[in-house]
Amino acid sequence: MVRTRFAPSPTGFMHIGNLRTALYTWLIARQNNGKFVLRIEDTDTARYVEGATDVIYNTLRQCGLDWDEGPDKDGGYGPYIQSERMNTYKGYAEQLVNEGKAYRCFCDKERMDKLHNEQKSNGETPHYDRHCRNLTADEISKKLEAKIPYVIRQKVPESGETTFVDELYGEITAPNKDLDDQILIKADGMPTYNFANVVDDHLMEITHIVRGNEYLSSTPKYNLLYEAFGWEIPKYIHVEHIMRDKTHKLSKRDGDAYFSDYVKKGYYIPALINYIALLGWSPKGEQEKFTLDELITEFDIAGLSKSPAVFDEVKLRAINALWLRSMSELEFAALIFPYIKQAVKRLDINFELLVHCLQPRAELLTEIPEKVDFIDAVPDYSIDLYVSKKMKTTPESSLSALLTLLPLIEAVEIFDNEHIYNAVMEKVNEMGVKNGVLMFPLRTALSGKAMTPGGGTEIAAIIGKDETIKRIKDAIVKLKSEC
RNA sequence: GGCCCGUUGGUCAAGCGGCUAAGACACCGCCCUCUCACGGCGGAAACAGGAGUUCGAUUCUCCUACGGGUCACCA
Repeated sequence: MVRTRFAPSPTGFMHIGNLRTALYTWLIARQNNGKFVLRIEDTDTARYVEGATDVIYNTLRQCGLDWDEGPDKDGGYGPYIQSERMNTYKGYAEQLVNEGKAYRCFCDKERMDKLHNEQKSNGETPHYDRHCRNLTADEISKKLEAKIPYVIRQKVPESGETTFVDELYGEITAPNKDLDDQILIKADGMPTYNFANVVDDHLMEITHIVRGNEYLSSTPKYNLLYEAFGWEIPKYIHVEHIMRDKTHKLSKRDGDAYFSDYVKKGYYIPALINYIALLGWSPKGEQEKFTLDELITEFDIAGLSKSPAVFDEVKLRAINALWLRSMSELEFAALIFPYIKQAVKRLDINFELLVHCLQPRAELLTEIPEKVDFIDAVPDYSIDLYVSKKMKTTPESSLSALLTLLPLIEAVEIFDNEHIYNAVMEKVNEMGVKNGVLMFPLRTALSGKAMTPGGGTEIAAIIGKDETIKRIKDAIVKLKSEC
């Protein structure tokens, strides 16, 4: 049975990189009919943020990453909040002490600081000198009786090397002499993060560990711990970081590191997930647009990249646009309706046509309002807008075009795009001119904008006959007085 | 600094000893077109450098350079 876990710290934000880790972890569980476990690692009380756990829940839910076990869903491996498991760790450390695989260290902070400073000034990497590793039983019991505080450290072999296998990187070997006798239990009796992790993952029977690349160097120590306990070692999959550029990680400072940043910017969540999945992973075929369900079948850790990926918002926009374009018109309508309402209060317009025109032109949801803001009222505009070299129009020619158009439009009975278009084209053919000669001034008169979602006749159909006629008349007045 | 990992066009990336070195985004040009888009066609653009191994290296080995990670009683 495959069991994977996502173990975030409740910081109040969901980093894009963490979300991607969660996604990959979730995918591995789902494609193996396994369990996806959510464990909250809240032991850093200094960093505790009110409501931070809800951010984790909400983000995962919004993204469709459902968990089988978690703080709110007991699967028999609880508790799933690390701070509630604090009494389970020390016993395991004591077990290692009894077996001679770990030891109590009574060195205080002063001695450690002094030691580290000396090592640094000697040009050495700061490390523990194993001062307490070989205390006699007598010395130990004396110190215990004197109630001298202690930590429990793991006995790391002094020579040899430790090898572990990463599913992506293959075998990685580190010399044991570079590994410190790491602390398992702190002086306050609490476990260190690394120790708690190993114990929790074992107790929860986690089979695959997906985590950031920053853990690659500490994994040998993890392995040593598993070996000391005689526990089965899980499969490791270390994934590279997501970068802002070649040398910098996505950061909080630049406001581009969190899931919520992108939702705020108007990205559609399934598209965002799609893009994140592709950052550092490449599918076998040419397909690029993936739903979560498709990812479950397509995802393969063999396609993961070993080098960091730069987050490209331009590409994200493109994927987002691809999603918006390829959904059904009905779905798209429901999605953008709130954004249309932000700018459009009128109700007597052809929403269906508006949505139809908007769909191929939408990239970000938040850009919708500015695209439709002319519908309620024509903005102030300069008559220079009527100048187009390509359409061969000027304010003067536009004035006469609108004067031609007015009676023609007034005569259109069925006021939809097709009928308006045919009416205008009939005149265009009669005049023997480019259709832009009439179409361009119409569109400008109706919108007061250089770019609109749709052509002149479409906009006329959207805003309706009365409004169209009114706007043409207004434009005629404007052109007469300003030409 | 020690140790670990990485390095294919601007970006994401395919490639797993023999290819004119894919594809996508972005960029440029053309077509379509009632503006802008969508769509279609085409273009420019890459194996970090050097030694090996091999008949043959983007692919295997080593070195160099560059980049990242890690060396806490933090998680």
